[in-house]
Order: sequence, then C-alpha cells, then structure tokens
Amino acid sequence: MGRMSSESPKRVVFEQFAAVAKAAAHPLRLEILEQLAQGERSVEVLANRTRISIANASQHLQHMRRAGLITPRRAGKFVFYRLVDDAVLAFLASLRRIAELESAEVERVVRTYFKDRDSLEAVSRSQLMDWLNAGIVTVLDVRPEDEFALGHVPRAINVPLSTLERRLADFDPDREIVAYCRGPYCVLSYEAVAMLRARGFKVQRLEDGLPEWRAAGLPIEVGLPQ
Amino acid sequence: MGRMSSESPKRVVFEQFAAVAKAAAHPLRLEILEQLAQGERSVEVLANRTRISIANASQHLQHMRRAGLITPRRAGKFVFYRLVDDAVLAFLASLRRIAELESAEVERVVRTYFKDRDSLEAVSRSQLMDWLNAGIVTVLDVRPEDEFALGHVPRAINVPLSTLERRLADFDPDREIVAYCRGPYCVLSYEAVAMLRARGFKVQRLEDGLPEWRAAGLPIEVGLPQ
DNA sequence: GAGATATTCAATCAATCACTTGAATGATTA
DNA sequence: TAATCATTCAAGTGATTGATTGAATATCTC
Repeated sequence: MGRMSSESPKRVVFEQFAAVAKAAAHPLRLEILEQLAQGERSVEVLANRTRISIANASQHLQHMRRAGLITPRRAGKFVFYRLVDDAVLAFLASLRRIAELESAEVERVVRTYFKDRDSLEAVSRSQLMDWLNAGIVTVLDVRPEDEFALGHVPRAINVPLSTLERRLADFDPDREIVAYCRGPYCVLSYEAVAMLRARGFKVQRLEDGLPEWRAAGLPIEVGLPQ
Repeated sequence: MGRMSSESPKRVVFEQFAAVAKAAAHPLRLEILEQLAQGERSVEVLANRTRISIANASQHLQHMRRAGLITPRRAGKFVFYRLVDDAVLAFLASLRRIAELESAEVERVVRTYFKDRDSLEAVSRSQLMDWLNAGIVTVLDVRPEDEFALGHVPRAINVPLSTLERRLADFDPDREIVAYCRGPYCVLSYEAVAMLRARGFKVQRLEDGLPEWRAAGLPIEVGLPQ
C-alpha cells in the first residue's frame, strides 16, 4: 500500500472495495463475524469466545465497523455489535466457496482432523424440513444456550456439546438425529456427530448452520422450551 | 498477524478464508480481478490496463494465484490468467454490495464525478432481452475491441469510447440506445452515456456489465461482426 | 458523587506488505 | 546456438499492521 491516492473515481471505488475485503482479511475477525452471523454479541462475549483480550477484540471490532461490515448498539454499559446486512452473510459464504475450490487444503484439514469421512455428509435444509413435517427426526442444536434462545430450528432440542455425554439417555437410538451448529465449519457439530456415532446413534449434520437456515427463509423458533 | 499458528482445525480453516480475503484486499488486485472477469488476460495486458510495472503486476498475480482466486495458462511465451471459478464473480459482487451499503461514500463519489444523476439509472437484463427480441433497441458495447471479440451481447455494436465521437452519425437519434461495459463501476459506460445524452440521443446504461450478463445465463455472441 | 464495570483510546514494538531494481528462467525466432 | 521477448525471482526500503499495556471515557449502582 502506501502511496495510494484518490485521483480517479474508479480508484476511489476500488479502494472502498479493498477496505471492505481488508477488514475481513484476518482469521480472528472472520471468527468474530461467524459469531455475529448468529446475532448480536457484546464485546466481552466476543473476546471470550475467540480467546483474545477485550482491548484486542475492541480493536478488531472498530476496524470492521469502519469498513461497514458491522454496526454497534449501546445498551447500558454494554455495546452490542451485529452484521450490518445479510450481504455480509453472502460475502462470507462466497469466501467459503472459494476456499473450498482450493479444497485440497481446506477439506484435507477438516478430514484428517475428524478422521470419519462420513460425518462430513450433510442433510439439506429442504430434506430436514420434509422430515420435520413428517415428524420422523430429532433435531439437535449443539450451540450454547444463549445462542439457542435467540433463534433455532423448530422443535430442535438444545444440548451443548459439554453436556451431551450426560444426556445420551434422552435420545431414541432408533430415531434419526440431525445435528447443527453455527455454520459449515463449526467444530461443535462435527464433534457431536462423531461422538453420537461412536455410541451407535444414527446421526447426520445439517448443511451449513443456522444463519443459512434463516437466510433461506425457513421458520425459526425463538426462546427456550418448556 | 504474526504469531498465528495452526493449532485447531477451526483456526486453520479461518486462516484459509483470511488468505483468500487478503488476496483481494488491495485496490490494484481488485482492478485486475475486474479485468479478468471479462476473460483471460496476459500479464503484460493487465500491467498496461492498470498502469503498473510488469514486475509489480506479476507479483500481484502470484499473490492471487497462491490464494486460489486465479489460475495461469502458458501459451508460448505468454502466460494468461483467468478467474478460477464463477464463485470469484459472486465474491466480487458481494464486496460491491457491502460497499454500497456504506453508499454515502461510494455513490457520492460516482455521482459527483459524473454529475448527471440520471445516467446512473440502469436497464435490467431482462428488459434488454425483451427489447432485443422486439428489435427496438441499439446495444452499444464501449469496451476495447479485443474484449468485444471474446464475447458480447447479441447484435451489440462495438464502439470503443475513443472512437465514439467520430461515429455519432451511425446512430439513429430516434432509436433507444443501451450502453454497457465491463461491470457496474466501469467508467467507460458512464462516460458514453453522458456524451451521447449531451448530443441528444436517448441512451441508458445496462445494469452491471457483461460478466453478470454471462453469469445470468443469457446468450453471448462471439467474434467480430461482418 | 464515589466506586465499579464495559469499552475505547494512545503509544509502543515486532512483523508484514507493496513497490522498485536488476538479474534469472522459459520459450520463441533467426 | 545466439538473440529476443515475456515473465518470474530475489533483495532492499519505507510504510502499515496487530498485539500488548496502561490510561481514559461512559454508564450503572450505591
């Protein structure tokens, strides 16, 4: 960079585009964006989830705010950030798609880590809707409870990964289970599938995650059950 | 950045995504990508079009190649680069959309430069297809001849901006003209519209540009006319 | 208003990036 | 085989970035 100035309007526009891309061009910021794809989050929550300091998280958030990716809302002493528009979801999705083309890398990493190649096969959203309507499937949401409360697939049950082992008795071994999480690369849902399969359950992953379910215009249920 | 290592697979994947975004996070590289959205280009042509040195262009191209955005093909002593997949077009489109949200900036720049606010109103692709089928419109492609030869809207006539003034007599002042170019921010088509309007022609811009027309699955004509 | 809590700001250092220059490949042509 | 042309590589320099630390601001509670 350095001596890029603002002569022609074409240049100015390309610099705007570049600023947006640059704001997303950092692994931690992408991790934060994935969090925000679920809904509003405070600075502290984001810092904890990504395991960085508050000041560092704040700095990354400022960066993305200036680029127009996210927008803040002050509520009392907390500041909540959210994605500025669904266009940001589309942006993240296209990033994923391009990275997958070079999939020798991305796919290999995911596969060698989780070993079980089958656990990568995913159920489509429309397929899950059919099964839900027919009532022949248990949907498992492995995200933390607060994310679940903000919106989830209808009739899904919320069992965070940390408590999954203790609640195995709640599941019918003869019933098909579909697990989902934040997004296509959310580690939690892979681990849930691997763990349940090891115990003999019939379980698959939902393609992508909740943000994509919402973006597809499919029904969302809000709040905690019972 | 700095001390980002490859502990968890989640991190690894986010680093892949970040590498893709970073490869696009530079105004010159985005300008090169816009060129490549038209089709293959040699290193020399790209360097000339973006007004940078060959070595510099080569370096930027290497960068994007490593990130999996573009791919080279050697033909004799030339190396031609092209976009690796249409997913890159989708990526560029989402970048544009996000930058437009912050449109106070992007739109203002384009408008204040071209003054004529009306010249921004665009004809939709489906509208143009209707007009083309009805034979009631002249389509004007203002890109350079070599880009035109690689593919253009059916029955379009190719008049690069530099020769437009000399060929004004070829146009019927009572016939609607639709001009298009590389993409939504291609300066050429704005200037063509402004110039023709100043001469009293009825002229509008096509929304976006040829890559988007192609991506929409609409017919393309190849080669030079006559 | 004082104290506590959540977030942002400011300053610093090491690491990375973009561009230039000149030399090195790779492929064609004479 | 030598000469030429297109592209890539390698090294050097100035500018920018990311993370850390500690101080500053804003809001709430008492």
